Amino acid sequence: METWSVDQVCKWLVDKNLGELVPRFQEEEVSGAALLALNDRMIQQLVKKIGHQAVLMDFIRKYKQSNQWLKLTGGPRETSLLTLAQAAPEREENSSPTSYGDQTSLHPAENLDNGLIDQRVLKQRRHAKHVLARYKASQWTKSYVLPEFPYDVKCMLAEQKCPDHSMRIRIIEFLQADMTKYLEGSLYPTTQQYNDVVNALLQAHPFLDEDGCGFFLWKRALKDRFKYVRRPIEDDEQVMRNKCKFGHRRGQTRKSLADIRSDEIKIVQIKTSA
DNA sequence: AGGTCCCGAGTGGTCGTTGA
DNA sequence: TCAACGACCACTCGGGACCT
Repeated sequence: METWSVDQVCKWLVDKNLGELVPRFQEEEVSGAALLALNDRMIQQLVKKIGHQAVLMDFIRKYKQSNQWLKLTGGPRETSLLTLAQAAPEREENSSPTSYGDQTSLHPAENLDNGLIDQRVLKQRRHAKHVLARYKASQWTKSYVLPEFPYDVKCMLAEQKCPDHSMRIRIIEFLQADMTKYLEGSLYPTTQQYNDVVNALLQAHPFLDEDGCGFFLWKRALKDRFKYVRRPIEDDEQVMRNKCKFGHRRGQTRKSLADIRSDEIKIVQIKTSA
């Protein structure tokens, strides 16, 4: 990637479903080396949509991680292990009883007659997944620091002035964007992650905890911000699953919702049987 | 073991605030 | 004035604790 031309970077963007960014990257002449040298601030300037920022940052981070991993371990064996581990969570997420049916087509290696090999592959995959999970967790807990706030926010924080409405929004916006980088494309931080971020903010700037309930207010604001980001999203499986699960209209009871869903199921059954 | 209650996490809806 | 966004409310769902 370091040696890529601007055109190669643009082709890569298209491959990653980020084709929308191509004109901007061409305009700014972002080569492979430049891409790897982008910092968070530059990406925020270059890419308008937070969703695209998050995806791009994630790709770059993953590339750097795998390169670092390669250097640390000195060989492709561990890299393939990493790839294996990265594939494993996806499989597990999709491992509903129905999805087991097409496993063979996706993972022919598991269908080997040799049970020993099968067991070794599974064991290796479990181990790799465990290593990656620990690595990801340590990434969050060890490396999380508050983002570099813009100048006016930094001034306000330095002066320990109580933030007004717009300043609060800017702080929350930066925290949300910063958290997104650690979420592997997900828009659902864990409670622990919300807590870590708000704790970091209040520890660095205790005056933000005005009347002792600042922690809950900032946490709720952060959650609402993520909710606001998720609201328009319609092409994310996780978001759509939760909308399906919790989504409702005021006045609708559980029963009426259940009726609607059973009607939908009936319609699907009629369609499939036809 | 099964029922009930509570709590936290998620949603949509509505209203208020802000800034262009 | 109006769109964007935050704050808050009411609601559902799932899981754990507790009780019978």
